[in-house]
Amino acid sequence: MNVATSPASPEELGVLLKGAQSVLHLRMDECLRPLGLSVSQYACLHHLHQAPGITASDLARRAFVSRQAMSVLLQGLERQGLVARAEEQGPRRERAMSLTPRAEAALHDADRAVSEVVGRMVAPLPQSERDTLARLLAACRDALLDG
Amino acid sequence: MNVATSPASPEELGVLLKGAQSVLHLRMDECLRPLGLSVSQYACLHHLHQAPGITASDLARRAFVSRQAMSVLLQGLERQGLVARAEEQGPRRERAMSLTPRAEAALHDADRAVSEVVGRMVAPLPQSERDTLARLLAACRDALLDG
DNA sequence: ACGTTCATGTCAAGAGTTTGACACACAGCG
DNA sequence: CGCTGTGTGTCAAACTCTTGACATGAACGT
Repeated sequence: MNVATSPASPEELGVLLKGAQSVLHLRMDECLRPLGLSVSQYACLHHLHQAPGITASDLARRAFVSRQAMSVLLQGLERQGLVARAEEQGPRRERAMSLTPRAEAALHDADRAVSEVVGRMVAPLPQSERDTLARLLAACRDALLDG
Repeated sequence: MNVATSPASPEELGVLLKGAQSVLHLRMDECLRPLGLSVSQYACLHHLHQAPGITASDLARRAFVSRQAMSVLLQGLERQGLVARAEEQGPRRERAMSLTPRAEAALHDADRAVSEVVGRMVAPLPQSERDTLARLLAACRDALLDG
């Protein structure tokens, strides 16, 4: 069965994408849980680090979750003393979120752990193909972003 | 900040993977909902079509969800008359699942809709790069599967 | 033959997420 | 100025998925 696997059929591409993302999510959870972080929490801190002072709604959009889910996520991180919300609210009732110094340190450790996992994932691939993979994924994402 | 974006940093690759998969999931949901199917239900039917007579547990592994989640998913599909479970149980208390003719027809329509979405996703990419993407994703998945 | 081990299927409880709804705040336009 | 539209933040309910646990059935080793 499966006489011709070479030509990637459209549906299989989606299955491959979900498969790779699911396994990565699994392995990330395994290495982040000992650090006291869930994958969602790590993603939240990561996006907040690379775009400081962002709002909760914008953060939710970048993480592809609803505002409500990001809100409860941020409440948990705030209880842990990892994020802080500005007291005064900005132009559109928005309140800027920021990472605490403790979060920067925790994120540093988490980034190392995640890098190790991703490094294991792309271990069999040469650097040129890793760059190709990143370029192709970005192209796929952007092709469906405004639709 | 971010002086050199060309070399894909490990964490960004994970973000790209999740981003592409999330947007694809979103667009698939938009085109499958009118057909009365959720993305999870479609994935279940898809895996069941390409491996008929499979068990619920194996189906759960292929879809990267727990047995329990797949169980409730199958109960819903059974209520809709899309899947049927064998009455007699096999070697290890297992009961083979199968698609009904009505499901085959529904899956045909769903596959067309999904193919259209995936086609839109890979539209800017030549065929050679689509094959490359499939190969790289499979390599990443397999590299983390047994860890 | 017997006990151990493993895998399936299922129940119950918990966590995480989505959907729908509302109040509030600013921008744009009559 | 007032009205509409858009965006943010938040509450509540519904849904989905996960985790933990248990009973059943078959394979394996002794």
